[in-house]
Amino acid sequence: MEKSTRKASRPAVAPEPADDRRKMRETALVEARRSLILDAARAAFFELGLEGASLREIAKRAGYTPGAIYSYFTSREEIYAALLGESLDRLKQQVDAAATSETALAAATAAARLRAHALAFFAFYRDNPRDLDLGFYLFNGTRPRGLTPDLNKQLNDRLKSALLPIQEALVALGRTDTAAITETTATFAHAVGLLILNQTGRIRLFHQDAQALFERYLDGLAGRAA
Amino acid sequence: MEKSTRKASRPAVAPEPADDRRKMRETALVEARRSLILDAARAAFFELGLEGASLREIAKRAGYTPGAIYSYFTSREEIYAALLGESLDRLKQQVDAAATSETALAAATAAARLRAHALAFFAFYRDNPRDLDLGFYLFNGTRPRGLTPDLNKQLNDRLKSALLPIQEALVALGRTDTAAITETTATFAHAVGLLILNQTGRIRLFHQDAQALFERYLDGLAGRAA
Amino acid sequence: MEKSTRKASRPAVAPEPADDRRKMRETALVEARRSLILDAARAAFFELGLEGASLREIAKRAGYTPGAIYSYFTSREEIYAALLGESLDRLKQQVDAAATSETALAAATAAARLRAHALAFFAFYRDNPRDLDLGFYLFNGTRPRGLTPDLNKQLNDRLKSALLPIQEALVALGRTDTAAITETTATFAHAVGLLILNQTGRIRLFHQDAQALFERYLDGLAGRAA
Amino acid sequence: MEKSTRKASRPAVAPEPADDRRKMRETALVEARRSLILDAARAAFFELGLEGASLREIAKRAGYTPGAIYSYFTSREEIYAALLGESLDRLKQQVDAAATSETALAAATAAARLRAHALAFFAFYRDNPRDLDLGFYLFNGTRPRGLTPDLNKQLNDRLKSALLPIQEALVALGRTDTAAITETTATFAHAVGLLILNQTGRIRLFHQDAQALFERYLDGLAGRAA
DNA sequence: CATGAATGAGAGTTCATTCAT
DNA sequence: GATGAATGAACTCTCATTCAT
Repeated sequence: MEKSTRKASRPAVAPEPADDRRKMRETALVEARRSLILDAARAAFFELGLEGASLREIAKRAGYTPGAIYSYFTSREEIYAALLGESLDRLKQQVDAAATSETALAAATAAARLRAHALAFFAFYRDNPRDLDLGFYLFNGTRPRGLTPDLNKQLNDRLKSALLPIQEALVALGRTDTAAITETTATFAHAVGLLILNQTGRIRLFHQDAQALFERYLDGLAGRAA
Repeated sequence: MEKSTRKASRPAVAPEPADDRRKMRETALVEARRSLILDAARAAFFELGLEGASLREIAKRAGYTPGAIYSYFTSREEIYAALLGESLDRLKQQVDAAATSETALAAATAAARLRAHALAFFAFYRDNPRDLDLGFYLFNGTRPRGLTPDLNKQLNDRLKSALLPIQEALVALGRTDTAAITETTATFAHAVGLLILNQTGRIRLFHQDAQALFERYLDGLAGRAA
Repeated sequence: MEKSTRKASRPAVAPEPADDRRKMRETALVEARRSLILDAARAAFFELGLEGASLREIAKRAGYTPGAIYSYFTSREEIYAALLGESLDRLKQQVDAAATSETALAAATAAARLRAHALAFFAFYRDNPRDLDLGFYLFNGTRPRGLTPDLNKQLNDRLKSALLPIQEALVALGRTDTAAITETTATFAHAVGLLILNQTGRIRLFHQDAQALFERYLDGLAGRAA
Repeated sequence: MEKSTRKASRPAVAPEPADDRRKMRETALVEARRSLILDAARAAFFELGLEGASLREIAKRAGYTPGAIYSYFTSREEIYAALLGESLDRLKQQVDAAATSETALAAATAAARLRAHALAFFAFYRDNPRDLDLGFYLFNGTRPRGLTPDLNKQLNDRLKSALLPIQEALVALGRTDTAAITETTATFAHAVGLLILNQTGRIRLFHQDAQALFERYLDGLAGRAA
């Protein structure tokens, strides 16, 4: 605050593009390094799980000393939260991309879009099981720990936004808004349940296939739409 | 208590199969003490969560020193596994009890039995969220640790057995064996998904109610049965 | 608790001297080791000051790993408190011993006793300046930290008890109880002030001698008594 | 602010002794900024105590980065020493002001001046307990650290100078120079002892009041003077 | 069987200080 | 002169586990 005040007290006619540029460069650098740390954290987490992804381990992989991490994140939990935020972004991107890539034409039916989005959601976590762990980590001990309400809201919003395309497709299929939300939630739950059963090997107990079961669920969804 | 019991009961009774009996008695004692430790572990875990249920805490609650625990369990993970086994037993009991208590007559329709069993399954984890934690703990971060294949099979069998009533009701409703298994698995997954969404607060994001959604799912199941 | 219960459930006719003896032996061992750790802590503190007397340093000097210390003390502050308690005990002992050793006869005048006790108090801290540091450490940041009210009371009682002989001598000299307390407090304060000025070298600024000044103060005390 | 000031004031005025003037100007600037840092340090120290007044905290409050502080002070200890110097200046000012404000006439008796000065000294530390902390910090744990002999002398001189009015009043009351010094030192010690007992709550143990005890001490001083 | 002392590794975090830019 | 990234050492404390007794 004071810093900017001091700097701002110069004649200050135009926005001083040189200063802005330096700030941007610096911000970019900081961002790049945060990103580097997150890469290390993600790698550590994917290899060793959340327990193994200690601050020391993350720092080592990022080529930093433990203390240096605290220039970029205020706590270990903040790193995890950032990792989760990033994961949800990737999820959303994949879900969004699904309908446009699979059905090149704008004329894609709502049913096809529903299916494409939902399958993309499912595939994301099927192919990146650690992201599912991550998604549920901060709630692991039953209640959120180290998640500010603000950050929590942010993350929740990203999740909702990743599910929005499914909800919209349901509306386009003629569901009321209320029904669309209900069915989106149910589909979300079904996917999560199958994914967890799949990931923990439970599904093999019943000689079933998670993907097939999810497609079957989607068939049911579409059928009822008719 | 146990100590004095054991020492007092030493004066042998019959000379012949004394060895067998002593072995049995000792086995029973060991089981009793394992049980005592598990009680302590369960209490600690329910009160403090998995992180708080350290070996020290468990030992303290059981009236033992930490080292003594290792006479009965080879590791902390084994305790957790035992807790899980016990949890699955309680689950099975509750699921089994559901249909008999709710529908006193043997003439209960298969549809009613299906519903009762499934709802009991759901209710068990809804009312005992820690048991859900437990169920997924050993798989959580990484691959199962401290779970011998043998123990794993045991646990899986208990789970399957808890779900069997649902499967049988489906067969009674006319499903083929294959279809029954498939739908049992799907129902299991749906319940798990909803339970996790419920427990992590995610379901509130969508202003939905886990119980209602599960009943809705069961309606769909029965409907298709007609 | 549970342990003793289990053990107590034996026939238990007489207090079982064998058990008691073992318990005593064990308690003595624990005490001996606590004492060993306190010795290490005191040495570390005397050599390096309170900042240097870290848990690691104390453990190292005691021949322990840091974690082992926690079998004997629940926190670093508890060690400091124990050190202080011990210091106050030594203080009291020295103050008490003063009058009996210096004036062998019971006929020692109250004035002589007053002087002897007060000088002994002064000498204790003059000769063991670290004990003075210790005495004020826990209040350093202005308010007590890590001192339970209970422990605090205990320590305060020991201090009061070390000053009691002075107070009693004043009463014997004819002061009212109220006046005796007031003058004891003032004498305590005077001693503390001189000791601190002495220890911090401030007194040399004025080319004065702490001991002489304190004796001069005591002269004034006695004079007013006449 | 300063930054822009410095830059704006660059256009040299006189060509000749420009070097000298620039040096003076810069010295003044350095002093101004040292002062700014000290303000921040004092604020941090008063709010958070010595432990909370970390270099980072001081730098943040001063609008600097940690590294920048080292342009003005060679170590954190030097900042503390500077703070102490400043504190002693305030002390002296308050002590000096006491007699002139309280006794508007030059005809104030020496006894009144003695009392006024001494009470002002006492009040300064009673009302600003952090200044007392500061005064003893550098000697607290161990021998003075980060105090050059030179700096030490400077600080001691300021302290002596703050006590001088008391000494002079004693001379005016008829004491010899030697006696005046002795009694000043004793009064100083008494005040310090009471202040510390007060600040650490020890005085409450005896249900006494520091201020009352100090006034009582001054009564004794004056009485003996008659 | 049980004790309980001890290990050894490791956790997250904070700090004064340095130094290339 | 100032930045701010980074160091490196230190901190207290907790843990599952081992093992001589």
